Amino acid sequence: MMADTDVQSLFSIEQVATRTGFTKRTLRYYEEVGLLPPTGRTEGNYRRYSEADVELLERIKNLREFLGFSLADIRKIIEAEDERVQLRDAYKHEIEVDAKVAQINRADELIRNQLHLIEKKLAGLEQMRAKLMAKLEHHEQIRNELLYTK
Amino acid sequence: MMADTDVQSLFSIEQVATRTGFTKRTLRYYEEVGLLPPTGRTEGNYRRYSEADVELLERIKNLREFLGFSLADIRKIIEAEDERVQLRDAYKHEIEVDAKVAQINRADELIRNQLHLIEKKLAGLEQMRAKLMAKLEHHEQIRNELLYTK
DNA sequence: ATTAACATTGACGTTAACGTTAATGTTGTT
DNA sequence: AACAACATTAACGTTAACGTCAATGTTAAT
Repeated sequence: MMADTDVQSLFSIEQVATRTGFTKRTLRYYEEVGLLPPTGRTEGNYRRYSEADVELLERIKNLREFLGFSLADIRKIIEAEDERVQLRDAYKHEIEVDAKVAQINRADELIRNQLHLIEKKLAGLEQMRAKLMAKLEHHEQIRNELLYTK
Repeated sequence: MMADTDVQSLFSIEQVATRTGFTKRTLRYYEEVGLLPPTGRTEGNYRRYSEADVELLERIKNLREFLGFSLADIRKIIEAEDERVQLRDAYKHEIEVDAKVAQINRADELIRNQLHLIEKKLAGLEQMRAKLMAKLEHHEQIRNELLYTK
């Protein structure tokens, strides 16, 4: 099973830049710092990005632009995911049930680390939102009182 | 009413640095860029920070370290709050009911702008969390299956 | 085989957000 | 009044995360 769904879906740097919204410079930079080396190169040394690369770039974009993580943070997150992939691979070839469970447990630990990071931010943001919404409600009440005096 | 609770609670830059965790350089920088000028100066031109200054600094710390906002973002947030304070002041001296309502409406607009900023981040984070939790649940299921085969 | 469009690697430039150092002034306690 | 401890401004340095050339090589279509 598991057909080769994307046998030849490799993209030029320009295509990837257009699709992801990153500049070409940024894509080269991400390779330079080891954050995201493209899957391959052409004979003439042109970068070739896979669909998986593009997906990862989209995740990076989320983490950076929307969530404000630094590249250093993102690197850690990605590395954790990489380790999970490793685990997943090892898992497939593991025969011992206990070892399998142990590997899943390790993966869970990595996931929980990320969850903590995220939930910390979530808590802060939710608190800010609650305060703002409380003000809106308070204003609503004041408006009602004002209308009542008319 | 409204007693002077903090008649003479002014702090040196060092005290503020210790309390907030910012460095002295950073405090000076925040004044330099107009983000947070200290309430006053001594005769000899030493900065004096008020309790309100310290509180604002703690908010800034939250916004930056925990939530990853840039100083530019923070400046906007603070300016919006400042305008709300202005509105609140004007509001108190306003006598026309219609004008009062209009001012509240304007304040609500500012609040909603911030809410949008926050909810955008919240949505992104919640999506990330959902994905991670889905993986955890999936693992949980796998673990159960493994135990079942024992 | 030519050529336009796209790619490569340097290498230097830029902005935000501070760090560091130096020369000098202030405060508060003795 | 003296002195240690803390403050000031000015100015140059640093790091992350790219931007912007310039010189050169590659691809793909004619």
